[in-house]
Amino acid sequence: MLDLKEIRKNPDFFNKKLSDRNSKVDLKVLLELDKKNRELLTEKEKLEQEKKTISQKKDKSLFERSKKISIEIDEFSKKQTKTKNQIDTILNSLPNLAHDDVPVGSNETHNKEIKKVGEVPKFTFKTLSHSELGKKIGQMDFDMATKTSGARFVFLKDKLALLERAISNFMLDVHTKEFGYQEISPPLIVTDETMYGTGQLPKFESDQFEIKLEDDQSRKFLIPTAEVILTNMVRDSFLKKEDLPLRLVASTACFRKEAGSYGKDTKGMIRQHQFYKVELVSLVDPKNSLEELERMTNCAQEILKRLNLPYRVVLLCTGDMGFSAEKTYDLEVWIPSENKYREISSCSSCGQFQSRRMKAKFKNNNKDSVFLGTLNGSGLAIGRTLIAIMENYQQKDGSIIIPEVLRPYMDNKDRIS
RNA sequence: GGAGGGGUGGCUGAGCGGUUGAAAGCAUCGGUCUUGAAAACCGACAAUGGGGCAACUCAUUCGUGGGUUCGAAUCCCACCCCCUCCGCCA
Repeated sequence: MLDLKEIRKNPDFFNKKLSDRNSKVDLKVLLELDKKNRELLTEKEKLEQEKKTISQKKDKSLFERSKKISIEIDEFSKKQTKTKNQIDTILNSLPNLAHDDVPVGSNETHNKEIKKVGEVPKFTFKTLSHSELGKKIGQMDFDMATKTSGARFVFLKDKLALLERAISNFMLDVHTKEFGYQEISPPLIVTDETMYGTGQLPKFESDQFEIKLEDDQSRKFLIPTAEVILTNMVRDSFLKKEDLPLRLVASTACFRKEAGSYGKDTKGMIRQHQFYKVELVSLVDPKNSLEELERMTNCAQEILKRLNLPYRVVLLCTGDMGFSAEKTYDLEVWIPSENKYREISSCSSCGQFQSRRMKAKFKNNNKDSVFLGTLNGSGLAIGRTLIAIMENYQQKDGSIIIPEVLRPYMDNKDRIS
């Protein structure tokens, strides 16, 4: 959520920054509602003051007046609540502003490649896609998943199942032991408030899996990413300055409807309803947000480097960033079967956008309470890492060499076949 | 599933119809003392929103939402959450 006070002070600036983000909103409407809201508040408060005075005087002759005031207050209050709700609806629909060093552009063609790392492999034989490889070795089964669960699911078996687990453990070990992230094993089901806190609701409800629980009036959802629950751990709370930066990592399943992507990436396990991901979250003094973003991106890159996977770093433009982000780096890994780089991690700084929604603060040195800076990034997506390893490490006979760093996690074997 | 107890400020915890925004303690900050630190003592210390764009001032907030009352943290109703005992399942 953007800061209404700041919008009030500088509407032109916000108008420009929002249009950079493809957000067509007329802030005039918002500001008029804001003005109306404050007028109603003032009226209401005047009446409340009078009522308070009467009750303190305990003068019976004024009691009738007080009753009338209560009714008037009620009327103002209803109007004011309605106006406030309209304001919130608009405010909730506005994306975060992009940081100044984010390139302005309407779509992914305006993203800026920062660097390429590693050599794209040159094969001397006809390569297979991960799904072809998986079928060939009999350890990846989409048909079985279709039978049991429907489209966009997969079964992994034997060594591929172990590989998935190995990737997860390897990543967790690096992030916890070397980069100082605290490991968390969180719930995978969250309340609607939690989904609201990180911005999945109300705007992106159609991509979320909702769960029905008996006798429970609140709505519950499967997490689309661990970002949701890790970040919301600090919702409605005050952290101490010495708690920061708070760095968290979790390896979880993620669930997405992928509504609106029908016909996109339908073959293989690039885009599934359920996938696993190692997620990094940092909660920081907002002054350090961008610095932390660089650090986090480096942590994620380190995984790719150690797996010896060719990748590139892309700075997303204003039009391609997620709703809550102020600046985002995507890491894209080389996928031979598609002959292109595909997203395997997305690291974002959200500034104070999420913490303002979540009411997550800390006291700084001047003992002012300040909204936290929040960041999240994949470190990395496990399914796509598995794909990348299969395809980049494939051999002529269809076997797959296991990257050295993973072998300790795979019974010290050096290949899958 | 049965029976009880409770949710109050950053934390612990009093208050149970009227200057209570809320005692006390802890934590934090400032000061005295000290070569420095600790201890001791003195003082400050809620959040959010409105107006003044500063001193300041007004309103709201005691799990959430309703209700009773001139007036509610305090009484009533519903819901959420936590704890203890019994039963049940591991």
